[in-house]
Order: sequence, then C-alpha cells, then structure tokens
Amino acid sequence: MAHVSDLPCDGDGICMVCKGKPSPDETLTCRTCATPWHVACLSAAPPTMADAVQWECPDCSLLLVAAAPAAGAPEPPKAAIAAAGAGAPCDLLAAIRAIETDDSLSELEKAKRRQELLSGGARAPEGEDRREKGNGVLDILDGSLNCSFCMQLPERPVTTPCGHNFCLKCFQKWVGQGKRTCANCRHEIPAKMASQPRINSALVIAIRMAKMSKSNSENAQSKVYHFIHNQNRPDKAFTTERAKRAGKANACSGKIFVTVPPDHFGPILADNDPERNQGVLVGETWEDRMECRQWGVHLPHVAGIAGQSSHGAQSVALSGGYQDDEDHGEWFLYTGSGGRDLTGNRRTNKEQCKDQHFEKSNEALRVSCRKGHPVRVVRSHKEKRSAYAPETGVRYDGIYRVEKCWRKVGIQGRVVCRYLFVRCDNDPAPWTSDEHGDRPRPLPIVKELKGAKDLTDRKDPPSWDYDAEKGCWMWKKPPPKSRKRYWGMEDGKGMRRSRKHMSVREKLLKEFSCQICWNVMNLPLTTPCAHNFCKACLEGAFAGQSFMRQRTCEGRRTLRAQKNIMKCPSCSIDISDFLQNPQVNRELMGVIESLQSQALEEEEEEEEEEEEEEDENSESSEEADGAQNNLENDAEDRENDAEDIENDDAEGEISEETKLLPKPEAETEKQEACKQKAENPGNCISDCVRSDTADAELPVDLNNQEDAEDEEANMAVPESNARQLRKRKNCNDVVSTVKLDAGVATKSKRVKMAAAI
DNA sequence: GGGCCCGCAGGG
DNA sequence: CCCTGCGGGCCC
Repeated sequence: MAHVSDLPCDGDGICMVCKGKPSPDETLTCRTCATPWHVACLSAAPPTMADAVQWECPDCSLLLVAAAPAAGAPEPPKAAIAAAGAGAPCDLLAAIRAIETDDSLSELEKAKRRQELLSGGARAPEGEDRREKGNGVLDILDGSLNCSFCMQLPERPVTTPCGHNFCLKCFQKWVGQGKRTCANCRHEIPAKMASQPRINSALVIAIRMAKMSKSNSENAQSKVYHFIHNQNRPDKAFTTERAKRAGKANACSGKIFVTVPPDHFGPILADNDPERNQGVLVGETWEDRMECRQWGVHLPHVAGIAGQSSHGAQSVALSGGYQDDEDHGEWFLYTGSGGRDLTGNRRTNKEQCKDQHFEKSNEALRVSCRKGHPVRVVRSHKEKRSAYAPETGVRYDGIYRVEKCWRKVGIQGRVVCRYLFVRCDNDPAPWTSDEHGDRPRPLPIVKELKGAKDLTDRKDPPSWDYDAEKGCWMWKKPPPKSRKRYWGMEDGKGMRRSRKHMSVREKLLKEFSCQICWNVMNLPLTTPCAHNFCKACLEGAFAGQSFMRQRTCEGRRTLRAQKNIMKCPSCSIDISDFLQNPQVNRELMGVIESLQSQALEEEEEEEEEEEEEEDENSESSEEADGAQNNLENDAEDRENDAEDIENDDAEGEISEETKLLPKPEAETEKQEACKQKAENPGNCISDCVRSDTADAELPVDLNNQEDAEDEEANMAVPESNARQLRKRKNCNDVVSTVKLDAGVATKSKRVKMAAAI
C-alpha cells in the first residue's frame, strides 16, 4: 500500500521526501512515467530485481488497475490536465506524459503537477492514506467524469480520443445530429468513432469499482476480479505439423478445462472448474474462439450456434457474420445460420443465396426459445457494428434467453431466421456500471415483428427464470439432461466416438453416471432438481468428510474437497431439505443393475470375438506395429502420395518428440492404471471416499498391468480388453479413441494426439 | 480490407 | 461419413 508520503525525486534528482540526492543505484525508475524515486523512502520497495525492472511507481500502479493501454492524443498540458480529470485512467497517463514532455515547465513544476493530477487536485491530509477505502478511485470520479450532456456518470461510457466521456446514447444522439466535434473541447471526432463507437470498458470498471468501494468496500476486490482479463491462460490450442503453415488458423482444440458435458446449459459453475474453482465469469475474455471453446462456453470454433435440433441450443456467438444482427447490449436480434453457398473456396461467402429454415441449429435455438433455456452469449471483436463488442478477442457476456423467434426477409432479400435475445444473468454485463445483474425487464418493441412469419414464442413458463424471493435467476425446472459424456478424458478433447456402436456400458455411463464421480451410480439419489448422484458422493460432499472426484482435462482424476455446499452440485439449486432425508431411487437402481448385467454379457461376448479375430490376424497386426506402411496401403486414405510423404515426415518428427517427452513411461502407465481404476463403476463408493493420498499413491504393479486389465475387462472402459492391448501396441503411450484396428490413425490425428499429450 | 486457403469439430 | 459452420493466417 502506498502512502501519501511517497514522493518522487525532483528535476535535480533530489528526493522530495528526505531532501537528499540518492545515487543512481538508490533510485528506481517507473516504467510508465519514467519518474525516478528514492528506494529508501518508498513505503513499499519491490522485493526482487525482476520486480524492480518492471516497477511501477505508486501513482501509476493505482491508475493501471483498470486502464487499457490506449494512447490519448497529445495535448497542451492545461488541456491535458482538464481532460485527465474528466477522463478514464488511460487519459490520466496521457496527461502525465503530456506534462513530462512540456518544455515550458521546470522539473519541480512537473512533479507538482503530477501530484496534483494524481490526487485529483486536492491532496489528502498528511499521514492519511488516500487510497484507503478506494478513495483514490473516487477522486478520479469526483463529478468531473460526468457525461457533458446529461451531467451524470456516463451510462455505457464512450471516450473520445480527446479524452472526454459520454453516455453511449448521448453520444449517438449528438452524432446523429450530424455533429462531428467533441461536445466538450470541440476536437474532431474521427469518422470511425462516430459510426462505430465502442464502450470504454476500462472506464466501466473504474466506475463500478468506485461505486462498490462506496457501498461495500470489503467485497469490492473480489467482484472486480470478474473483469480482469483471463489471468490463468490455459494451454493454447495446438496445430498439426501440416497445419502449422497456416498457424492458428488451423489449430486443433487444446484441453477442455471444465468438466461440463458438451451440451451443458447455463453458466459454467465453480464445481465444473477444477482448474480455478471459480467457473467462467461474466466478462472473461479469450484470445480467440479456440480458447473460448476450451473453457466450455461456446464449443463450435466456426459455427455461431451451439446446439442440437432435438435438444436445444446452449450458446451463441456474435461475430458480425450476418448483416441483420442488431445489438443493444441487454437485448439483441440474432440471425440464424445457413442459406449461404459455402462450397469449394467460398467458405467465407457472406451472401445469402437461399432461405433459412428452422432446422438444425436454427431449430435448436427455437427449442431453447420454447423451453426458456438459458443461452450463453459470447461477443467477438469481429462484430464491428456493435458498441458492445470487445475491442479484442472473444468475451463471455453471460446468460440470455430467446424470448421470440420468427422468420423475415433479410437485408439481402432472402428469408432468415430471427431471434430476440434478452439478458437474464445474475452478474452485471461488462458494459454496465451496475453492481447487480439483470432484473426481469419488459420485452423491447421489435418493429420487424409486424412482417414476421412463423412467429414462435414461449407458451409454458421458462426453465430459467427470475426468483423474486431469492432475487436471482435460476433453474425453475430441471435443466435438460445431458445426452453426452463429460469433457476431458483420454484424448484431451471431447467425447466423440464412433456412433456405429454404443455398448451397454457406454449407455450406462451416459445415462446413469453420478454427476460427482462420473461413474455409474451406486445407490442413486435423485434430487428434486432431477440430478443424480451416488448416495455416498452426495452425502460425502455435504458432510465435508469426503471428497469430490473430478476430472482434469488430461483425464486424470483429482480429489477435491467440497465444503459447506448445500446446493445441487449440478445446478446450484438449494437441496438442503432433500438432504435431510435422502431416499435412494430404487427404480433407477433396478434399471442400473439390469443394465450392468447386460453389459457384462455383452462384454464377454465381445471379448471372445476379439480374441478370435486376433488369432486370425495375428500376422497382420504384427505388421501394424510398423504403422507407417499401413498408411500407404490403406485404400481409405484419400490423401495423395505427396501428402503421404509429408505425413511420414510429420510423423517422424512427432514420434521423435513423443520419445523426448519428459513424462517417464512408468508414470504414464501409472496414470492410465489410475484412470482405468477410477472408471470402474463398481468402485464408486470406495473411489469417492478414498483419501487424497490414497489416490496419489495408488499402487501400480507394472508387471501385472495387463493382468489387471484382464480383471477390469468388464468395466466401463468402452473398448474391449483386446482392443486396448492392440491399441497400446500400435501407438505406444498415445491414448486414442480413433479407429486403430487397421493402424490407420491418419497422420493428422496422430500428430494431434501426440500434441494433446 | 477482402479473398483464398486450409483445417477442425459437430450434427445428422 | 458427409456436409456445414459468424476461424484465422497470409497474400494481394
């Protein structure tokens, strides 16, 4: 914490605190304003050399809390000071720089002006920490930030290059009158700013911080965290050898960091975030769609709608791909997908050449409309026409509901599907300075509804709605049951598998897995919100005596202590009453038991078949160990010879890399054994209540590894024992779900798999 | 800034 | 297995 006694050195190098002249070794230079400071007189000196290099003086470090590194226009100092008083923190920096470069001032005067500027013109009494209780931020606000039109703190602020702030609406009104100069200082407004104003999110945060520090100084810090750029950057998406030519354009998805299934509706909660244990917060920003995907918010990396026509849509992206889109922040009009000719090289074609219909993902959105499901919304910087889009990257803006949908003739003369989205999130939107989330609001008047065809709106109460008593949005009906398996095991990607054949065991896992340990339930409990858990898992989680088992993105399982939770781990509905006297769902248990015996039978049969096949093909499978010859022989491999050569090269490189992986083989085996063990549905309870250390030191006898697999052949592992063995033969430590029988995992898949590991 | 190109992922 | 999808890098 900086104190008011922190003062820099003046123009003669004299410390303004001790009045001595420190040697260069005793001074630190701020990396932002380049002011020298006497180290000995600083209330908090940087702890290490590395910190010292990147050191920021107490004044700048305060300013930079929310500042975006935008350069303000250079101005004469007086104007600069005025602008700074009225501007966002980045304008303050601009003003500081303007002072520094003003030759008419002596260094002492410069220092004085800096101090005046930073303390809002009025210095706090000596000895009192002016930053205590967030007053520093409030000083910046001090009325001078107000919109020049309405004289209020700007609502959805936009900032001109000359450093003046206006409400978005006031600004648009002004510009709409044909005005092209700043209402404050008459500087010219650039044409781009006039036509495409963007909300100054740094200022939004500053205002909200100040508001919160007034009303609730203790919680301010944790709240503000929502708006800090994604600090814990995940492992990046990766590229195949061949795709590296085009860089990230052809990237494959990296790890998925959350444990929600791909068709998860609603916010990503802390329970599903083993990485950070905080869930995905409104305002989180990612570099691109791939990164956004990795946090489970919007999965398709090209398509705008994530959803299934029979199930509903989970999320949408606003990326400016469709002219008809209309963004008003808390509500927007969205256009369906399709109707474009994307064949051949016309993948980027923006022209509608066919009518859109309510089918596929368009139908999925309509289902979400009818049911009132929560839909996650991300905005991309590519949406240029919206003031609410982020400057860079892809940002999570929270939960919306589709209130109506219809079809109309679009701007390009073809029929398009249209959706009215209205925000309904418990957290405030990134562009509002409100401290609270949305409240139910009346639907906006949409003019185009008059000419709408096929209008659909909701007949039944929505599944996601506002609870007036609790004062928050929540599931009012059980959320749609996931039809897919959770993320993040084996290949580090989704759970896509061949759909030709789903074993009974897989069905069991898919339909009857505990939402805590993700194994087939043992003594199933069904909560009032229709989520299923093992009795031991659920009770254990709430008793605080045992541990929740969660998957990491690498497929390993971790044990994570869960304390003081009385909310459903899946949907956060309060289930305290249910937990008073939870009854095992006998009916469900019966079904599971019968399916388990079916699964056993099926797996025994399959195993026999596999063994027979293996005897017959033993020679060829030995050849398959050579792997690469098969690539060339594979009739299904449609890639041409030239590509094959390239493939081989790539594979060579990768196998080299694979060999060089620091992970010792024993450890890999251990992890796999651990994973397989964990997947044993029969072991659910013991798995769930086992201690941390038990998991970490799971005894693995490598020599008996294959015996162990024999014993576990009846488990949930969807591939038969024989196939697992063959798989291991074929691709060493690469665990894959791609077809391996013929040894034909294509090179890109192999490279990808290697990279995933 | 727009077109080209390549690639991945998912729905059906 | 095919088709489609509001990506992203590079070249012009």
